Amino acid sequence: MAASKHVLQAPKGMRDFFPEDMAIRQHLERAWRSAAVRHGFEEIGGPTFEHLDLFKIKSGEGIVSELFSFQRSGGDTDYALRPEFTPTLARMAASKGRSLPLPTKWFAIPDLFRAERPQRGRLREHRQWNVDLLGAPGPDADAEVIAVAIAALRGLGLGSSDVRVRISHRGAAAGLLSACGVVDDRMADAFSLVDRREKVPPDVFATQAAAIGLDAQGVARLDQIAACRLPATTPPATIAEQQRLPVESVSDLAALSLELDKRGLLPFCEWDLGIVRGLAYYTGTVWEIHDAEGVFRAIAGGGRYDGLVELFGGPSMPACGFGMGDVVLALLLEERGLLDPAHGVGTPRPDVFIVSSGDDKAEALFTPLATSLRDAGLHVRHTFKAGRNVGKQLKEASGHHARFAIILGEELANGIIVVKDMSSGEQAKVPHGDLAAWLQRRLAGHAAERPSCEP
RNA sequence: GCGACCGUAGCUCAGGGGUAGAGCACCUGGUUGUGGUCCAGGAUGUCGCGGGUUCAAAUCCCGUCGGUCGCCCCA
Repeated sequence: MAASKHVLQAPKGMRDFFPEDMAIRQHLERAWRSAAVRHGFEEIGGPTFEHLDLFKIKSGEGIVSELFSFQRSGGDTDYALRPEFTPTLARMAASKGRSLPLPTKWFAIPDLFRAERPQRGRLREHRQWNVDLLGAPGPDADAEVIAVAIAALRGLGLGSSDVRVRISHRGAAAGLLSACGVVDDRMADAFSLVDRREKVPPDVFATQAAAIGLDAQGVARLDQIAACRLPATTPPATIAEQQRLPVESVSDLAALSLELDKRGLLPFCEWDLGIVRGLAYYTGTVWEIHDAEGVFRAIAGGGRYDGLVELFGGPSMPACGFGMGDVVLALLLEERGLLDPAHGVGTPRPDVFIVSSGDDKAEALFTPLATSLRDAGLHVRHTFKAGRNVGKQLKEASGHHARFAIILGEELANGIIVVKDMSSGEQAKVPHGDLAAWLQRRLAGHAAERPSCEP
């Protein structure tokens, strides 16, 4: 069968990763993994696809149309590529039952799939960093997962002027909606409406608000309060007082505020009761991380979901965590100029590029030398072209950004190898037997600027 | 699922019924033992794919596959 052209393109919304793309992805994953491990989280993994029904437990039948689901040829079991990691995590936690030590701190970096129309910041396959803290009910746990997220972003060069954690709380939001006139049994609809507030034209918003018991005055008040974002340095009690909300509705936020302050995170945070993120699922704190200007989609989203593990058949336990995707994050880093070699992003630079003058002695030594230097732990490259023009080989070395070129030429007769520092142009004559040690000594000086993933 | 715009050389794009173009990148030479700069020369296309209109289609029309950006949704 001849290959038709469209089959030779990546499927819609899927990405190819060339070396420079992998360098970016590894840069993100390095920062994620480092932040998680420093905060005491352990990495887990799970299957790329699960039983289709697993994904219905948390999200209902409506999720199915947004999944890539399938049956094995000839089989009748429904599977689906995972659209999120949380069900797998909850299944894993539930399967340990009461033997799971609490608290348990887990993270994962899965690729996730969803059958949606791709658009800016949303693709059909992406990597998402998931961090979950199981078994800890207090605000210190909420603060800790926020701290992990911020630590990773800081590791990528983003500061408090670049990103903002917008924090809300189910209790505070419910108090707010009650004060605006929403009755308790329409609360879920009200959350849904608030979540769409910025995307719905004002007149449509007013019409829908009326349907859940909000009069014009209530809508106006809701709109004003929900649009109001305050620095996290504002005490939640003050907000409750100003907005005439019950003080107990913000008690969790007040406790969280203290924990954030201990960690120096208040400059990164703000209170934003307009964040609801499907509050039917979250049970307490809810937050999203956005770029400070709010021009991109959310970089991360998380919160507290104490009913999760029980929902998946495990013991009841408190839980909080978040997910952070690679797509929006990379867009922001690119826009901020944080994806260049100065920030540790790039394909690995060769330590040495071996250049042969082409004479017999050089050709005989060429491959054994490359092998011994590689065995010594060096990143070694050389030309594969037939021509042994020294100038062309140096050009190739330069194109690969090699740190040193070693030139095998007539000096070999005296056991001498010429080593050229490609950035300074300086050349040294090094005895053949000393070469590996000499290079390692000189390369140690470059260690600080070498990506940390390299040995 | 709905809508808008886009698809031409490896890359970024110009050309909008009449011979397929530019810049960058690439290759060769100047320079068979010294790179990034420079100079000269060279190669490169089913104009995404399929169909239609026309004497003639990269160009106009329909469909399709991709891409981008909005909606829906965002677990």
